[in-house]
Amino acid sequence: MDAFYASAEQAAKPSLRGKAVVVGGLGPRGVVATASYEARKFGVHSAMPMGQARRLAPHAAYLVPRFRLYRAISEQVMGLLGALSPLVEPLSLDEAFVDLEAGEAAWDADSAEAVGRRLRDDIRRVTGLTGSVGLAASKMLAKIGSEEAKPDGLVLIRPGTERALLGPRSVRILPGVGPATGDHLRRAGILTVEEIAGAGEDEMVRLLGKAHGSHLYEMALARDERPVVAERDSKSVSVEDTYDVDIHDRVRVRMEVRRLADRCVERLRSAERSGRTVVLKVRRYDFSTLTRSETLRGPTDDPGVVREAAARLLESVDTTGGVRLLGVGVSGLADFTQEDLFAQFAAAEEEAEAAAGEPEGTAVAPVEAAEEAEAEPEHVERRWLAGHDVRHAEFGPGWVQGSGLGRVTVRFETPYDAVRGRVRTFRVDDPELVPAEPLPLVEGAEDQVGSSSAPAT
DNA sequence: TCTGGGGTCCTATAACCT
DNA sequence: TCTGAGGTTATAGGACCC
Repeated sequence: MDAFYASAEQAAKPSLRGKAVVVGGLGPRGVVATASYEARKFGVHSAMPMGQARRLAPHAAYLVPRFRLYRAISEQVMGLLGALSPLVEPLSLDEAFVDLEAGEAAWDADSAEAVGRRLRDDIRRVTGLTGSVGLAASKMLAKIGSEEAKPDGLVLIRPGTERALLGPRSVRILPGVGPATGDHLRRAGILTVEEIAGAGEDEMVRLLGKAHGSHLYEMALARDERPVVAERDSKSVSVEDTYDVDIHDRVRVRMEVRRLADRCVERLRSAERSGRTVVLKVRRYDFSTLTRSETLRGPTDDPGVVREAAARLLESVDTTGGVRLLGVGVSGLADFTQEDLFAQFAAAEEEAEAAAGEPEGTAVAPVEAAEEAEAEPEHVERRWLAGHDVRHAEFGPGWVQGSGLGRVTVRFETPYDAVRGRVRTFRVDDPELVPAEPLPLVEGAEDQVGSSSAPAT
């Protein structure tokens, strides 16, 4: 999908169509997730700090991501892909490999091209958004093709033309070559793909190590036999938060780690997995990042066990100077939640301890603490996040354009409006105004997706 | 207003086992 | 019992991707 998050927002909000839109974190430490093509003209791009983006494009619309909406669109698109082949390998919400041969949807370049064109039409019809298609004999080349095709295009790389196409290009177009590897190669005088091929495998291995070196050499020769793999199980689950200001207070750090552990376990459980290795991540004030991990005797999905492991790991980390990010993850995932004797032991111990009276220092019992963490500070203003959908009793559906100083500004429009809607401002605690679910981008789109599992015509 | 959040894979080293 | 080779695991860090 092209500039996926930004395009989805433009489709949902007629007043933003044709305008610079930037989706990302809006806090003081936010970064750009996606910039619309209009915003890219100002030099805004993914991973750029928001502050910099605002300086480059002060008049752009700045929105927080709405993953529920993007997930819904993603499911529609993946549904279309699934109709082409059983072998669909999603890379992210907005990208996937499809093995067209395995689905007998195509057998040569020309039939593949026809499928690609039809797919692009279907995506536009069902989601209202544009997607780009790269067609080639391998995953690497299909990926490169789709990058070339953006926005709103289709690129077919015919068998036999691969080397000629790759040769003169920068090493950076090869997947797996980022800034670090790119620099490394540049210092060795290697700038283009054909220079990698010319250097030879031994030299690449010497420069980059065994796995990376020979892999890259193969890629440079346009050799890539990796199969399209459907449904890969995830191997880890993690949550992390970057704080608007560094945390110095050790007690607060401990509290945050515990909350993160709980959130991590929630995610673990909803995925019906358990894990054996608990990982703590700390990014310090100076952006130096360190991780500490501990492997348990068996997999667990017990919040108490993960919390305690994370707390133990924290004790081995020096946080003087402050931390900007904390994270808790679990890896070594097992498919099922086995009877966890270790967890039961810990729980029993915790209970015994509570019965024996408070150990000094650790103030609150777990349950109370959890509630305290969840509870809203009593007089909190409802948070109206820029870009989120709302509904007003009188004016109907709209979205938050901005809020501050006790006011919230709403633009009343829906994806189906041809013209931009009106703007009105309310008090943040206006009872008439409530948060709402995103509307589908295309009216009745859900039905269309459900019924088009055999791609029409 | 410097630098998110969720992942994957690879490497190096140490410890431990056979 | 000593020594060495080689494998497996645990741990930490880093590059990369969207």
